[in-house]
Amino acid sequence: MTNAPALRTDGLTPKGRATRLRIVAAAADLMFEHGVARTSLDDVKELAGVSSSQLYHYFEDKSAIVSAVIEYQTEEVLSGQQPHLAHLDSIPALRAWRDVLVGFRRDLNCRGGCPIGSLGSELADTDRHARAELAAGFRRWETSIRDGLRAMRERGELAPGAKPDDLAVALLAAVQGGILLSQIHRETRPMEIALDTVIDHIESLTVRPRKRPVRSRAR
Amino acid sequence: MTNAPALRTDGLTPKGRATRLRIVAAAADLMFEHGVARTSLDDVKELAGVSSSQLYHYFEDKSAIVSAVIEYQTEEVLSGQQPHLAHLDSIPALRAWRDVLVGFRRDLNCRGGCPIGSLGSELADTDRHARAELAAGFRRWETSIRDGLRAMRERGELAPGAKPDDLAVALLAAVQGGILLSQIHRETRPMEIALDTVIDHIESLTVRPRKRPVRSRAR
DNA sequence: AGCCATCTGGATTGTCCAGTCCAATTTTGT
DNA sequence: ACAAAATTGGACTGGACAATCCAGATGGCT
Repeated sequence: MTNAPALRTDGLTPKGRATRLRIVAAAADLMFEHGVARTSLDDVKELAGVSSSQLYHYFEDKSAIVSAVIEYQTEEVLSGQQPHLAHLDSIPALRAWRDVLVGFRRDLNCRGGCPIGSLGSELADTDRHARAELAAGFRRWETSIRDGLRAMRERGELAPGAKPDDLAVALLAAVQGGILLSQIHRETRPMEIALDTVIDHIESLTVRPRKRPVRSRAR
Repeated sequence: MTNAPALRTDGLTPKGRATRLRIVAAAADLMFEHGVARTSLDDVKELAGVSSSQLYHYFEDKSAIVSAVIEYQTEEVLSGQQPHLAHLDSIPALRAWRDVLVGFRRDLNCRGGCPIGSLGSELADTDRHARAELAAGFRRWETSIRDGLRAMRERGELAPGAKPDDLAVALLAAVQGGILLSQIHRETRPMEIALDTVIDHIESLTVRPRKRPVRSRAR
């Protein structure tokens, strides 16, 4: 009865851990491609190469698998954007990050949404637990972006009136909205435009190099 | 065998038309709330107060109902934003439109996504026909926004370098991304920020007789 | 080796659900 | 009024699906 939440691999043997991971990865793939509701556990079993008893040995029920998938995809998304995400503290860095995200879309031929965004769209209103986990994931994402912008602000590269926290939210919204439009139109353009527009805006809040007030405060 | 696509009411008697509309409206409500995959036709039958034979008299199968729902929701979304949507040709008009959209979110307590955006997220990769219809709907939405911005541009209120078409896409992406974040966090703030940021950007591209662009008003 | 927890296989159950069918009722056109 | 067409009621079917159960295999540990 080892039903720890999500990716916890508490008292599992290496083999058990591998099986569990195979289940989660298979479920994540299928749910990414077809959505949660359209992913049957039979499909998961087949792709993961396991039988019913394994599924229910490692997970309480389908919603526990969904929970694990959310955690898995959150890590996947955040780690996939490294090292860019940890240093979004300049316009060039933001543009490079943009290129990475657009590249992901292109590689997928604009199919599928955001691995966690589409889960949010599907689950936010039907599964309170899932919603909370996704909200936490998005907070982490937002925080990374925000920290970069705050660093710019503290270095005096952003105008005093600029609000790094709000700009971070706007960037994240541009990512999500851009992905959705790209998914529906099957073109990367909308996503490029959405991101470029917000980054352009941030650039317009940038103070010119010659006027940089150098402060040598710690942190 | 009167299975015209979507809202067509070809050779139907008034009673038949009413029944058909009741089905579509019920399906739209349920699919908005629970998603397409989680909406059973039994639920639709119950809410619409009809029996199996009616469903299959007016619609070929579930996907035909989905198709009708897409058309229905597209009209619902676009008409719900009138008259604002037809005249987004000034900063105050954009801000008023923003307030309307945020108001919708607030009225729904941040539950549910965009009536057509969430359909897109769920169906874009699984139903080619649905994807095409949704893409067309979004094009109409985008076109309305774009026309307003183009009018500003032609009146010389936007800087020569500003691209109204791109700004329209960015606004739409902000709406969609903002709604998603608001849905996940159950707060209207993300949506407000996303829209305000893009509108601020447009305002910064505004040419005024004398004044420099001013920062956004209080939220 | 040999014990015990961990892990695995697969048949099974009960429910839900899309779609079918046919007969009954109402509406329309003349 | 009366036939034809449109509309409606509800039982039924076959399949898919989440979840259960128990027997059997594996592997770590002393």
